[in-house]
Amino acid sequence: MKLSVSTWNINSVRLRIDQVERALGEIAPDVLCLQETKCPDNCFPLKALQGFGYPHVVQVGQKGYNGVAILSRFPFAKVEPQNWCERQDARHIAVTLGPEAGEAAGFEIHNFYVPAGGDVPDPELNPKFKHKLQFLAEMRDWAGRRGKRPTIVVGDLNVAPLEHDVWSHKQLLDVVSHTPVETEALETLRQEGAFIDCARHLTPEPTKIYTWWSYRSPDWAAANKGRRLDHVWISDDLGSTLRSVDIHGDARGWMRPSDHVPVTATLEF
DNA sequence: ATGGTCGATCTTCGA
Repeated sequence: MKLSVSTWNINSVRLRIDQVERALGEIAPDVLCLQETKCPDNCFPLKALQGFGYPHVVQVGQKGYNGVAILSRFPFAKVEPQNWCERQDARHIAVTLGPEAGEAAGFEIHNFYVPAGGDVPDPELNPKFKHKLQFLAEMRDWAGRRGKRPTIVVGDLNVAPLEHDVWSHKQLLDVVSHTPVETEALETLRQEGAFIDCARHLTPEPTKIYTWWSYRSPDWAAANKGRRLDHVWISDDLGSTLRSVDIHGDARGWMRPSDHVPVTATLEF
């Protein structure tokens, strides 16, 4: 059987509900993980999402900021949102797939929205950057302690870890998302958690891969100054099952797009 | 060193 999992920072699920429908129709993943739903719980468009063919939907939200959701064709055996950095920030939700998922039953799927970290890459001067580093440190703890269940980690991790995950390694070394303290933290936690970076497993460097293009670039497609901020990782026990990774770059060209595009990994076992 | 553009919200903050 195959299992496909997509991740997408939607930057307001209410504003872009039609684009969620379109993406689900075109990609047809088994599971879609959304970040930045920007939606308080009592406004979450649950019925609309279920109507797109994904009856199993869980989310944590808050007013105006953050928010993560998981949509699935399969039921969940367990749902575990988790708080990080002693805040109730709606930056993580995890599910365990139920027996209806067949050979994927018992798989854990973790959906993260890592803090962006503000503009100044100095934790002493910028509390947002300090928060980001603390969040990554807590993820490292979590990765090192996690159980041995087959696990998929996805999300907007807000770090472009490798040289060719950004349009200019040199010019972005001092830019939040690509500073050495962040890239080393993300790579360390990934390795300690024994996770495979799916996109890079199939498309090694020096091929450039981007999943995000700033709104501030007037001609984003021609300039192509992107960064790879959105990731799909699988635990190493799933390594032999990875079949493909798709970066749905065309979604950046849709009307009133998110600044991030969907990323989909397909496993087969 | 700064601006550029978005989205949610309540005139500014976070990205």
